Amino acid sequence: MTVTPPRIDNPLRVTRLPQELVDSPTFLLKRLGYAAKEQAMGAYEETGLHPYHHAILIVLGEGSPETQGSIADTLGYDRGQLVGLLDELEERGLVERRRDPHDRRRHLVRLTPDGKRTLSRMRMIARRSEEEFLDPLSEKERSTLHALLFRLAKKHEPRCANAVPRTSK
Amino acid sequence: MTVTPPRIDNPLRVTRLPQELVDSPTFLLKRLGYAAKEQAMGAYEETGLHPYHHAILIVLGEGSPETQGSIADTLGYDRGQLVGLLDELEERGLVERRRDPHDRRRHLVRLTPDGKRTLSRMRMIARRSEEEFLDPLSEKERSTLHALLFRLAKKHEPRCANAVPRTSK
DNA sequence: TCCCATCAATTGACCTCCTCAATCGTTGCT
DNA sequence: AGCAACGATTGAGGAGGTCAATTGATGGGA
Repeated sequence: MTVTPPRIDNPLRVTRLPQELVDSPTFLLKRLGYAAKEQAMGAYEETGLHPYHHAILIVLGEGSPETQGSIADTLGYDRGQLVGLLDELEERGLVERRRDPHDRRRHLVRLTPDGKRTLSRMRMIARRSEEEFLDPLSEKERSTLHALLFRLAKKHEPRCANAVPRTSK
Repeated sequence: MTVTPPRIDNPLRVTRLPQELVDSPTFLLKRLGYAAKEQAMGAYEETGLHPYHHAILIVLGEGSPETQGSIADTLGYDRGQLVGLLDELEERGLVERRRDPHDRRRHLVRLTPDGKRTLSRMRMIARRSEEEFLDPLSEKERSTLHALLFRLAKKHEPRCANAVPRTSK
């Protein structure tokens, strides 16, 4: 029996986004935000972790002991969602949950030595991924982009407001 | 019986994002993309439609008759997903599906007069919403931001590649 | 002419992500 | 001691997105 090769989609039909959408900064923002997330998830694939996990490790890596509530509030995560994420991190031995002796309702969460190693590994991965994502832009352009995004973030992501604008690298 | 007022969260605990995250353009991109989507959905609320519907109407508003496949490919939507969206638009009488007489597998989708009116109404809403989102930036800065995002989109959202860079307004 | 691979549209299963209310043990105020 | 609030956990539910299977239609090859 003969198997005919699959047809190829008509290459003449050029599917391009309407100019009206491409002209909209917020449309590009939405698409690029999604693309950035996709790329990050792909980059993290080998670790079996998500960007969420990375963000949690970063918060814990800042030193001061954190409760689950403070982690969730810092990152803007739902507390219920955080439970599952911490479960996964704890299962891999990257973080440690222990009761706060001064308030037994709380769990103090800390990085384990393995967690610290994983954090620096994820930092490298994230750095490479970001480098690739921003590849089309020069250093100066990246700085400009970041400054503009930061200005928007101060309005739309108030958690950023307290942070210091990035010092030029 | 006495009802004590609910406790207020400790206002001294300032939850700010780690500098490391705020310094990352792709992190801000992800957060702002989400915020832009949230704001747009809120702005569209009165219409009962989603940004998805708006994008579809825009494509149909360009004039040339479209099949469901071409709409999906243009916008990067899943064809199965598109079915439901078109169902909703058709239910409201904003679009019309009819079989292509030359190829009865296809549905040709067109805007109805009501659809055209709704489209221009949504354009106004989107314009106001975008205006508010970009409020912290000057006209010149918005232009710069858009140009930088467009450069990134050419790499990460190939559908943008064929479009013309925005002419300065 | 008949067969069959391909196609467009549709349907439905499934997974992820996020939000929200309910629960459990703990704490501090009165 | 009693009770309301708190931190963590659980589970339900909705929204979004991906993917495979189905249905009806087309067209090329034997």
